Amino acid sequence: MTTNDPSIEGKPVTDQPVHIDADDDLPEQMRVRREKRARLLETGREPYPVGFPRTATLAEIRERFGDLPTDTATGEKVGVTGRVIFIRNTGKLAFATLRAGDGTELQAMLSLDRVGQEALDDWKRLVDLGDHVGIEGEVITSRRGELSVLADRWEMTAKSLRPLPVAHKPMSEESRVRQRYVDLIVRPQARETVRTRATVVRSLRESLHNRDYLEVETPMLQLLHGGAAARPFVTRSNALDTDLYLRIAPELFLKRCVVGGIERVFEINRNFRNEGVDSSHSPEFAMLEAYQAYADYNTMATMTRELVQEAAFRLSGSHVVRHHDGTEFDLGGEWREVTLYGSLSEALGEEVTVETPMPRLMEFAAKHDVPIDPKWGPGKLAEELFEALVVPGLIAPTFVRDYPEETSPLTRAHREVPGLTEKWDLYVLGFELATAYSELVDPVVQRDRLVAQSLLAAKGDPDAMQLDEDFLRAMEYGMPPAGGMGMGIDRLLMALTGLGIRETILFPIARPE
RNA sequence: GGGCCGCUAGCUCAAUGGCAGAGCUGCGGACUUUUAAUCCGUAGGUUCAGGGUUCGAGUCCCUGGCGGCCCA
Repeated sequence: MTTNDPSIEGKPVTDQPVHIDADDDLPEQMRVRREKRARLLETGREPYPVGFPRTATLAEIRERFGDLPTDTATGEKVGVTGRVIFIRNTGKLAFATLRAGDGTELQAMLSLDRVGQEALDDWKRLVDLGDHVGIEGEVITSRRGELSVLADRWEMTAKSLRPLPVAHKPMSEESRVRQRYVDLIVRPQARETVRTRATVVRSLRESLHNRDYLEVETPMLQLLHGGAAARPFVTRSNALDTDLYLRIAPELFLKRCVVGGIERVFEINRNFRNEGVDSSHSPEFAMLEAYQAYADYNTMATMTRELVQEAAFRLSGSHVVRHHDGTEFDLGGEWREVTLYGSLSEALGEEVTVETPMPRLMEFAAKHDVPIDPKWGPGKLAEELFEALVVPGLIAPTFVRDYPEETSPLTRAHREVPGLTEKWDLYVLGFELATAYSELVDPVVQRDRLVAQSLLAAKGDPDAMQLDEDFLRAMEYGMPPAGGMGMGIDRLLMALTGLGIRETILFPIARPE
């Protein structure tokens, strides 16, 4: 709490949030619910009590009494809680469906002869859809066989002041994203996605721990902009009197860890990129990065496949996952491997290599209506052609290997083909899921590459990295040969569920209302 | 960045340029076995904002806001 902030006290009264008696302006349904809250208080009851003597969860009751025959009384007294999601009142008998946070539903029944006239009338008068209630009573089944708690007593445990959306019509996508809490209340799929994500992240951590990796947390606020090619967010430190960058990647710090002897290291955390927002891009996104000494990009490919397959197995018990639309997606077995230039040559119907000169590549670009930027070199243009012509067809998991040196300044040169690097991108469902390198560890070559990057930055390329002298100093102490891999967590969820990125992120960024 | 579509009651959606409506929700009533309960009655609106055309604009035009889809 910050209510002691002295700066508030000196302000004129007009700047204070004015407490208006707004009830007259509220929509009828919200006014009515506030009146019901007030009526509870007036009659000495708490609309928001400190708790309720719950003796069993709804799931436990379903578990224990799931096979109870129709129209049976057990004599078993329980206390249960839940949110009211359906109400069916008759004259002297009321039914309500309660739902718990895990999605389990159970019926509550209130009969005149058990609770008395006053409690039954209050129930009908004061309880709305969406309220949290507690019920004490006997576990029974109704004449229609529905497992129920027949109340001796009921209590409001949290009055809902806003009406729930209609349960039988889907909310608009915008409402779902802007009011995820409501989405979670009414849509089982929304709750399921949260659980799926937690399962996947836990699976990744356990898979890495099982391989003797250590998890670390490296700076999110960075003095220099580096580790990838992307536009950063800039913020300000008052204490240091300097600009700071929200990190675009943890790479340069995880490599410092490897220099320091943490030979298997990973981080799962957020990166921030000041770029476009669409169905597969979010300005903040969760990422796994992992580095392993004495590994290379082949090692990392095998491990990446295993991490994804183990996550799939945790979700579905096999390497075949079921997408939200019901289609099955097979992530099992070995995955296809192609090379960047090989797959591009196939798409163009003509051989191109890292040697293919710029004018020839520009002809291909013109022929296939791929727009070009005069600042690009032949490597960048080849990658753009690849993204336009090959990527959309990469549905089954595919490793695309051996990228041009020009676009991969932190990657080791290919051990056989000059001009290429030992880098792969993993594509699935037409988007990039992960990337890995045989890391560049020669500090002299690294310095040359980073100086070239910083010259680009100085010339105004907002994506280009700044020269990180401290990183180079670390590299000069000697980093062992290593493989490094990065995987988008949100995109892994997309691959496993078939959902859009705004569904896999619990609270995606939205413009102000 | 370009194009297209949308924004109307708490929610989901209707409404040839001519009285702003439906279903669910809400409110009042009936009902002791309901399952999106049913039946009777009833309330609920700054039609995203601003401007324009018109006797008359939710509807047509312009500007802006927000969202979605497609393209680059």
